[in-house]
Amino acid sequence: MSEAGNKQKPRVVAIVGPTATGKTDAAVAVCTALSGEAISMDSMQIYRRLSIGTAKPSAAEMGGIPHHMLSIVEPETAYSVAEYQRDALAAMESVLARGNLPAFVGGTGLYLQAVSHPLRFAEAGGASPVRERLQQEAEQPGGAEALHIRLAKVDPESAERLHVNNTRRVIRALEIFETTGTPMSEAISDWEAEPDQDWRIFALTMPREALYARINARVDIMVARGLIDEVRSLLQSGLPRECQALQAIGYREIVEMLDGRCTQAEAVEAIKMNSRRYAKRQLTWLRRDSRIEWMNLADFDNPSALHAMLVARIWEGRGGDKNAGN
RNA sequence: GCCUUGGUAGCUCAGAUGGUAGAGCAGUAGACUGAAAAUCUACGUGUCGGUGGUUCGAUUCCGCCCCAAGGCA
Repeated sequence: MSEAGNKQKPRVVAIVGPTATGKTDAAVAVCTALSGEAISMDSMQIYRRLSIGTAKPSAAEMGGIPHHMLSIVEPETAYSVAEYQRDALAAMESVLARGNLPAFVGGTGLYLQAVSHPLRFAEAGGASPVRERLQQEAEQPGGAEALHIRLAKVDPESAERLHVNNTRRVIRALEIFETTGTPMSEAISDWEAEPDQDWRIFALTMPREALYARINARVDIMVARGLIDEVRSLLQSGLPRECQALQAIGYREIVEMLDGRCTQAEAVEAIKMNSRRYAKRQLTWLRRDSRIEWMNLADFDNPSALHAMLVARIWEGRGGDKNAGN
C-alpha cells in the first residue's frame, strides 16, 4: 500500500457506442447505482446552445446525476482533442477526489483514446499561421501531392501512413514538423500507452437495421422539437457558418436548407443518412479497441435489464471493494 | 377491350448487329494523435418481369402471359 508500484489504480468506467443507443440513460443508471458522476465524451455536446441536434441530455434526463464536460464552450470556439483531454482528466480527478466513480459517456472515439490511454500530443497546437499557409498551398493545382512529397522527405513514416488525398492530416503532420522541428511520428505516443486508471469500457450496440431505424426516428423527433429554430437562432446571433460547431450533423444540413440550397425534406433525409454513416464509423472505431466489452441491446428484454447487467459487471469487478473485503 | 411506352443491382437509369452486363446514388469494410458529428481509403453476380420458340448459344430476336404508366374507346 505504501509502495507506489502496488498502488491500486482507481476504477473508471466508460460507456460508449454509436449514436442513439441509449448511452445517456445507461450512464445515469450506473451513476445512480454506484454513486458516480458522468463525464461527457462528445465532441459536439461540448458546445453551448447546441442542444436539440446534439441530443444533449436535459436536466430531467440527467436524473440528478452531475454531468461534466457539457456546454462548456461557446459555439464559435474551436475546441480540440488536446483540450478535451486536459479538461476531462481534470474533471475525472475531481470526481475521484470526491470518492465517486467517474463514468465517461459518449461516442467520440478519439476522445476515448485521449483520456483512456492516454495519448501524448505534439507540442504544436491548434490553428496557426503555419497551418493557414499550408492550407493555401494545398489548394494550388497539384498542391496536395506536393505537400505529401514534402512530408515524405521530413517524416517518411507519417507520409507512408497518410494517404495523399487526406490533405487535412498531411497538413497537420507538416505543421508539427515545421513548428517544432520534430516529425510527428516521433512527437506522439503509441496508441497503447498505459493509463493510470483501471478502465472498464462498455459499448452499447444493436443490430444494424434496428440501429438505423432508431436513428431515423430520432432525427424526426429532433426536427419536431425545434431543431430548425435552434439552427436559425444560432445563425441570427451571428455564429459564422464555417465554425466547427456548425459542421455537426444536423446543423450543417439545416444551414444549407435555411440558405435555400435544398428543401426541408432533403435536409432531413441528409441528416438521417449522415447520422447512419456516422454511427457506422463509430462502430469501426470502437471495434478495434480490444478492451471494450460489448453489450447488445437485442440480448436484453429492455434497457433496464441492460442497465442492471452493466451495474453488476462494474460492481463485481471493482478492485477496491474486492481488496477491501479481505 | 384496343394502342403506345416501359419492366436490367436496394434506388434512378445505361447497354450489347444475339456470346450471361455497368454508371451514379444507397450500402459494406477499413484508416484515424490538437477540425474527429471532421477527414480519408477500398469494394459492383444481378433468375437483365415470366414462359414457350428460333439458335451451337437469348437478358438481347419472335409469340404468349403478368405488372406499371399514359392514350383511345
